[in-house]
Amino acid sequence: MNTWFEEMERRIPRGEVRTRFAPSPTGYMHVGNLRTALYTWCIARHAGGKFLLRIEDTDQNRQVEGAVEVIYKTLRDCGLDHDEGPDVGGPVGPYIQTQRRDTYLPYAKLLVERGSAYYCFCEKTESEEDSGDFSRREDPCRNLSPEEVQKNLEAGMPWVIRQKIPREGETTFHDEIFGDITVPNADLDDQVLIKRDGLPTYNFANVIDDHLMGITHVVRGSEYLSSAPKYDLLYRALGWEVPRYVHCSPVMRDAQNKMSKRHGDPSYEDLIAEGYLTEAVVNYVALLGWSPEGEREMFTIRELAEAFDIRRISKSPAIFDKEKLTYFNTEYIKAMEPAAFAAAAEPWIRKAVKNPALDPALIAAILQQRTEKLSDIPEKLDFFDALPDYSTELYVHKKSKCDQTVAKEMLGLMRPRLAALPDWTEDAIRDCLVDAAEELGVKNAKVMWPVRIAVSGRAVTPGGAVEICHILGREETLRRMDAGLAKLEE
RNA sequence: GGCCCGUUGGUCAAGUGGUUAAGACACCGCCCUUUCACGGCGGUAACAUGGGUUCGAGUCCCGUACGGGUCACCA
Repeated sequence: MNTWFEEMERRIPRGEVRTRFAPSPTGYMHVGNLRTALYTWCIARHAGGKFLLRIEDTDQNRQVEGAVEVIYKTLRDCGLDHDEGPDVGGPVGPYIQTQRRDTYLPYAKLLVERGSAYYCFCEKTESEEDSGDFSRREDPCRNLSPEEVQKNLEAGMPWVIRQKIPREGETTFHDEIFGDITVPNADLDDQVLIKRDGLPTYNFANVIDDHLMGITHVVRGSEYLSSAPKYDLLYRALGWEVPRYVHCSPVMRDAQNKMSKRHGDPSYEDLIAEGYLTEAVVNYVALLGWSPEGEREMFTIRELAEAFDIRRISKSPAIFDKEKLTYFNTEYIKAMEPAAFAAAAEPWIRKAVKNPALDPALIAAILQQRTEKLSDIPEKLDFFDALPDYSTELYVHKKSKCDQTVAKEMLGLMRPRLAALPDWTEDAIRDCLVDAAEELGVKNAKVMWPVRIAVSGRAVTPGGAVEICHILGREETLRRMDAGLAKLEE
């Protein structure tokens, strides 16, 4: 009889797992969002289903330009590819809610006809609504006769459509993580479905779109848990199957507060700018609130999808621990192909090392096994361009049995040997110094320590004496050793 | 405040009535070593609390405390 509704139903894909990430375009992706997107993607991929992207932009007052691009970019970078969305299309589009504005009202009207919603002509009185114990059940519009409604409508009175929650009884819904939850209907308010501007509220658009897009698993933050019974009532009133709910507890900055931009907590982009690797962030975030079977912690995104199991999502909030993220990052850096690391590290190396004669690939090689995050790189390299001023106290090292006197002797002995090397390769330099130590009957450290100090002027360096000499080149190495000797003469 | 949810070491967490209560990060110690790092080995450290149920409770039930969420014409 009503072909429009029937046509909408016909378009819905069935028989496959379909999930969606449905962010509102706020301009950045915080860690909790990223995790939700990841879990949502994993559920779809694990089941061989579809993952869609839908933009929830029904709040006209909060449009942020460029926000959608941030979402696309983040999802793309993280490997969370979507099968349907605003940019790639799909059978149940459009995928931006403001472009679907005409699809919501018919359903709201249907609910009005069925007695599950009503037109409300009350003036917006926020003070009233803010005052604690207002009761939607007392809304005079709840029981307006169809004739009165019609009259108001014709008189051009502004209106909204509210959900008509039963006064009596209780509603039970099921969540995959929290189980069955029952609430008295009296505790539920007659939430607005269609706003005065004609656009749907999140709460309504979500239900309509999830159904119309064939979403089987609704994954979202646990802040929606208390609205879930109202969604159930809506699905039932519309005669629709209720999807599976997966409400995830938040990612916290500490025991009291969620991660938030206001508190200065890092977004995904901030973390990348700080020198964290995407793979490390994704891997770490996956484990915040979900745990795999077994003890493995390192997962590629594909492996996460394969291992993912909704039943292993945690109920309680998880605190974001940067230290552990850093650990993951360190592991990922160590596991990178050297060439890939060199490419990723080069911009950071160049922040500290401007001298074109110094090969960033060689520097990258000594950094890879000792870098926690890329942003740590520049400060480790501050001695390459210019030898810093340093105290001869640095030559004192008990374990290497070294002090200023020893240093002076060693530098004096090594300088001509290094100067005489036919080839300036790492192996040649190492052999030269190690052989010298053997000839002198001293431990390697006694030779290496003063050389490293002389060429770097630093107590702590990435790489040892050999690598640093090699990178600096013979001329600069000898110059710095001479400078060290001169310093020790004083 | 009402309603809903949660609570295992500092952090992430395994655990689904019987375990010496895993593992990881961090921390500490030792070893190795060409400094630092890396690596290896080891260690400190937890079931919020009070009642039940049970032969037996981290696991089940009730209360308490603490924490979170929600109560918008925001999502």
